[in-house]
Amino acid sequence: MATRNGPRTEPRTPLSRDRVLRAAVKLADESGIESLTMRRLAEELGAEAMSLYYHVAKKEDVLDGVVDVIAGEINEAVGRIDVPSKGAAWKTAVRQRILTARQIFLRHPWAPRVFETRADVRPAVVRYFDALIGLMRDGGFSNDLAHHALHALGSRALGFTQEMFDPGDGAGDESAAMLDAMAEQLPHLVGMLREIAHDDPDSTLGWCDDQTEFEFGLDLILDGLDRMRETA
Amino acid sequence: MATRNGPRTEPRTPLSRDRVLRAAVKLADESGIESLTMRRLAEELGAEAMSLYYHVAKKEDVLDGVVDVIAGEINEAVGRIDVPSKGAAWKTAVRQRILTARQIFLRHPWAPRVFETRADVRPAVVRYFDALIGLMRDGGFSNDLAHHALHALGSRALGFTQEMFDPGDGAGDESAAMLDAMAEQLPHLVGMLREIAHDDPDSTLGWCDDQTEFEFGLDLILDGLDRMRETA
DNA sequence: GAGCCCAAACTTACCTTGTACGATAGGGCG
DNA sequence: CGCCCTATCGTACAAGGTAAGTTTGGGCTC
Repeated sequence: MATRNGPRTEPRTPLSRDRVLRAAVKLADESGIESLTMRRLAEELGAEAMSLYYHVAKKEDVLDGVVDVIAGEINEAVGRIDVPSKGAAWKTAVRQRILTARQIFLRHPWAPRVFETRADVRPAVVRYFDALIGLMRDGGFSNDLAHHALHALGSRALGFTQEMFDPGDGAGDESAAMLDAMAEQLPHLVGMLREIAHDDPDSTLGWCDDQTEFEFGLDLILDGLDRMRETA
Repeated sequence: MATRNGPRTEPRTPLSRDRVLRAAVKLADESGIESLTMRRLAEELGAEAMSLYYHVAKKEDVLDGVVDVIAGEINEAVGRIDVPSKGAAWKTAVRQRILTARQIFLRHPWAPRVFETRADVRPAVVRYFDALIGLMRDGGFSNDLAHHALHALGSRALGFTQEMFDPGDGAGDESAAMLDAMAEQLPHLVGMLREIAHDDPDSTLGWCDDQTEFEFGLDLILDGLDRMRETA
């Protein structure tokens, strides 16, 4: 029979779990998470879909692995930070760590969704949290308060939030006219947006500075925790 | 030709967008969101998959509609609340509203994921936010602060959080032994969990009271906002 | 060196799911 | 009676995950 696959294809780099996972991240970065299919992923690697199954158990395993890769990136970036964390300095230390983690997510906008859909916490993520707890303990947190703190931060501890409210949506163009139309149904919202648009004429209606909002929420929580940490 | 579908089937209630959406919610409640497929949904309604497409555009439209139904439930429940909200009372009013909304989500545990994956905010959700803004304005919030507040609350404003950290995971059984094994890698986490387990011997290791944690985080944010509302 | 084993990749094929397209049944209305 | 509009159904296809069996090539033993 004919030589399959054409003769003399260059000796492809062998597959490996790691190569598969990195390719998955790359593919998601470039074409979005929805285009991460086993077939496309294989194609990216110059292999067949089923060949991947020698290195990963199933697609969920790929997604788990993708989380590992990104959490790895985060742990690495965050591991380079070396600032004091004793006493009052805890807050800056935690803040910086979280904002650093956030940088990674900004490079992988699809990643939050994947993190949130994992059935169980991945070891690399647990390691990240362990370090965070360490910083809070340095700041004088009781274990109990540190525990509450993690729950209170939620995904914010990792540097992202899932926004429920984004005025940017639903107001594509002709914002002013649209506002008038909604004013009756949504008096408070419209009033708010009008004022924001007025104060910040640059902004398209409903444009929100994600970074600013993220930091606002983060600081709100960190300040609240700081207030509790000694009385605890 | 033979009468399809057997003769004398009772005169089925006609389909309608509303009936489809309610059936979708019911199906997800009973069998989980992953079993919400067009075929199964049709079956539930005693119809064929393709018949649904006369009433909904595509599956995404079903999911959008499901959000509408649940947001409707919330708006209805929350609409029955009638408490003062002027001045300092804003906080209780908002708190109660959010905890009421949370009740609905507890009945539809799959719903947060669906809410988070909508491409744009649904009108019913916007109406919910409008009312929340109203309460904050009653409390003396500037529009700017109300805006920040919504971002800071995120999905918590609707009554749910996506937990990144749930010690309950990964510690199925033989918790004590497992803790020992992890102690080296995760000193702070293990220390924390040990103490929590000690203080609350009832709790299986890593058990967390979701309601308590939710309220802790909520109050942390609301208190922080309260502190800002006059100086704003 | 011959025979064998096994890791790693491939081929085929099946099942589920969303949905395009066109046929059909029934009822009101000219 | 014929028309057409509405609601429903039947068929069919493409995309995607993955089970099962097959091939290939390198290294090890005898």
